[in-house]
Amino acid sequence: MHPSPRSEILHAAARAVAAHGFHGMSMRKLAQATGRSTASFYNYFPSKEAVLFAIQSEAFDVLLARARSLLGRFVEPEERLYAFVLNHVRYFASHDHVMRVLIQEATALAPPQRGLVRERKLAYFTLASELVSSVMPEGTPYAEVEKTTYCVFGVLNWIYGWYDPEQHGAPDGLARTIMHLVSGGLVERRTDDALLARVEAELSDHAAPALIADGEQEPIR
Amino acid sequence: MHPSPRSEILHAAARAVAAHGFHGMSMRKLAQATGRSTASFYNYFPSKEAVLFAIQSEAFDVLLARARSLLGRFVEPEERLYAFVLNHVRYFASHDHVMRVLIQEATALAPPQRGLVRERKLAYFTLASELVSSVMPEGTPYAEVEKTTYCVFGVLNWIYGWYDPEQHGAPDGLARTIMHLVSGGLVERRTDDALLARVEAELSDHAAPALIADGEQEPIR
Amino acid sequence: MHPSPRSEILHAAARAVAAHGFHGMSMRKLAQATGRSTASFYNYFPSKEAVLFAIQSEAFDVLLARARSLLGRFVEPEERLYAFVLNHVRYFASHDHVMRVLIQEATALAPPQRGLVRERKLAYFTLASELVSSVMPEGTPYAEVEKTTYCVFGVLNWIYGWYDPEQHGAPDGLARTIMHLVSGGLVERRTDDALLARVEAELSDHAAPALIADGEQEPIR
Amino acid sequence: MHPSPRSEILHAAARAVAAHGFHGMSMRKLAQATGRSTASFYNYFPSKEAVLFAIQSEAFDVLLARARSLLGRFVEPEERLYAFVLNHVRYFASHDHVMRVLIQEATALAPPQRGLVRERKLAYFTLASELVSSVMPEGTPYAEVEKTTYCVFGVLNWIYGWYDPEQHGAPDGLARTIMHLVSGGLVERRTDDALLARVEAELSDHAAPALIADGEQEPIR
DNA sequence: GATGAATGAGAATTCATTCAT
DNA sequence: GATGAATGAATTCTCATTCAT
Repeated sequence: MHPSPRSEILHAAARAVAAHGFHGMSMRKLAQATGRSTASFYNYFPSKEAVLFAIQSEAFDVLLARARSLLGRFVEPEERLYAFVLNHVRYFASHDHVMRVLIQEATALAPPQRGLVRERKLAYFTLASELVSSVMPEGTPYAEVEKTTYCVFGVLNWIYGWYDPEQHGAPDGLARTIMHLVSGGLVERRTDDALLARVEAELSDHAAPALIADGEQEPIR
Repeated sequence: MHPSPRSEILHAAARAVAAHGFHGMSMRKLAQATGRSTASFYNYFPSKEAVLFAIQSEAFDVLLARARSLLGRFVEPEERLYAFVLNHVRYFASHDHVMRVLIQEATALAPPQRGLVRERKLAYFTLASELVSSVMPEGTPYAEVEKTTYCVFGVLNWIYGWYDPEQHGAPDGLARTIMHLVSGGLVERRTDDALLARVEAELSDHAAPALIADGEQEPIR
Repeated sequence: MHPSPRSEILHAAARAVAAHGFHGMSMRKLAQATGRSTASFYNYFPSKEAVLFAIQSEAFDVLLARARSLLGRFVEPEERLYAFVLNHVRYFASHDHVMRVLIQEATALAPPQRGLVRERKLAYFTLASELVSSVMPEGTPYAEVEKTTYCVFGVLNWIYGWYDPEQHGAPDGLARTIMHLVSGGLVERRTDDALLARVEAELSDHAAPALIADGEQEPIR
Repeated sequence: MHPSPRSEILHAAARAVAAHGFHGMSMRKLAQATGRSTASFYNYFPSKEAVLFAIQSEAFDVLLARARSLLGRFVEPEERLYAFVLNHVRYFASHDHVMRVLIQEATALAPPQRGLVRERKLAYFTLASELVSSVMPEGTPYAEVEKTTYCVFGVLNWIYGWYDPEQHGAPDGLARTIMHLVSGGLVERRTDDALLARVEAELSDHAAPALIADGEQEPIR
């Protein structure tokens, strides 16, 4: 009952791409990692890009299918939102290298296939934005819902950048922290716009900084 | 009053790395982009890694220095937190490719230099966590503050993944959306833990999904 | 019945290294010389250093194995010494470029592999020093034997610097000149020519050895 | 009382060539080793080849001039031969990297300059062959004298391959070992030690010669 | 005399891919 | 299906040399 070679390759590829990036992963190393000859590889995937495409599209398929199936069990908005968060967190907690590939290599695919991944991503985003909308104050304009959804995805996507179960506890605990922040914020009270305006005004003189310090640098050699 | 060649190179490199990743950027293309021969390049930076290091370390230096100088103007916790957010958003709104490099290529550097970048990153994180802590309910355990700070950075770091001023309005508006989410959450009321537990229990049968769908796939060719 | 590609490469490499030194030989030129593309090369040897190592270690292996097998046929010290000289001269007379590589590029290898070559060299030297010792006056201190052995190797190793069969006669004549110098010096009695002829006759069946052992080699990668 | 920059460069170059071969020495590293900029280098030598030529031709000039001056002091053949050996050994004992360059890079120069070095080498060889001839049995054919002289040079040239004063004693001791081998061989009477001591005493005033003639040189360009 | 900067050529090596077996 | 061998193109980086200052 081995996993299929195809699946085995996909897993190894995800790990390699996560570790070194799409360009940093080579077919050779991939072949070595799976104990196959480089040439054998092309019996399963016609090109390096095809491997990446398979990872990304199939991962989104799984993610979306699971989310949909889970949401069928809940009616109340906050429950549904949490179910979505929990699904996302659990998936990525156990497959963080896939997460990396999904996020970091979003632009590595060329147009024809890139579009197909984007479609899946959009479906997933749309689902999330509906859930976000349903818990926000009635009448919130869509533009605000959209931006807020992106922010929520920021929280969810950044997990791979820091989360370590040994250090930060089980995935469900992480999901709760996230849900707490997303639902009630840090203070359970939205910061007053007047305060925000005050700060902005105070900083109005602060021009956008130089991209990079452009002063004297010690010469090389 | 030209920018120094060194600075010009750094900017072009940041753009290239952002677009294709560190491994996807080649010294050749970089040289072409700055109108120099490949060999000339090595008069300014001794290696490709040195270019990446310069971008990352100098960007963090600028970011941290600015944040510190801004915070000197405010006393109230929420004001200070917003000043931090605003500084971050403004910097990256105008230099989104630098942001990408900072985030996506965090692991591309080898140990000696990687540590130096990590130090700077830690200083920046520590500053943020103090601000987060100061607006959270008194007595929140540090572990929770830490995780929450990471979540906040998720929101801040993901900006480059979606933010487009033309579509989503000026940076200051984005900063407000973020600050609203972070301070008051979506509903200005933390979701009840009982509800969370209910959902978790309901999903307890849902094993971690296969990394990638492992079914039959149409054969290639 | 072609020679193996591996062996063909090794021969061409020895010629190139002899002509231009290790640093002066380029993989490009080597590839051209063997009618292969540069990249194809790396199917046989993983690096330039590996090529040099193969030449040096395999040449010493052949040389040492032959010397040992020859010495088994003689008992008298002077005969044994001459057999050693003759073996050395014949080998290098027919493969002078290998000799050059052995001598001129002794320091081109990096520590791990360099040590392995040094071990072989030491075994060969030790064998020679025993023979030298056995013909020197009884009681000669080892320090003197050692230095004298080095001097004998000086004579033997320098052959490639000047010897041209067309101009200086057959290898066996060269071996005699060397043996005369070594045994009796410039001004004294030399080894009896009858003895020399005896040894030569005994070795007449020993064809010039393969430049480099051309047997089975462990495959790379 | 600094050495001239020219001479300093020549010394550093000899060391570098000895260590890494002519192709392995780069003008850059040479410049670094002498604390100059690469460009400054070309104020002293018009090309890399010119550096090598200067080392080789000047070294031979010094060697030959010294040998000639020494030989003027002796009449007896064996004394004269030993004086030649002693001069050679002393020179190279103190300047082993020059010796390496002379021997290992004999073919690195292109035809026009290579011939000039060869001329000097021939003069040196001819001198030696006369000395060798004068101690060999009357009537030895020139072909045999020539081959024997090459063998003697083998002994002399190989010194750099093994001689270490710490381990093998002072240069004069080495010269004796060589002279013993050359005169009486391994098994026969050697040159009387009293004779050797006489020559050494006679040359005691002859300090180790400058590595390379450090006089006025015609300016380049 | 000195030097920072420039550069075409070439170094070793790796790449994704193909193909005969 | 598997694979050893082949390869053109690209990789990072170094080379000797030049030249304006």
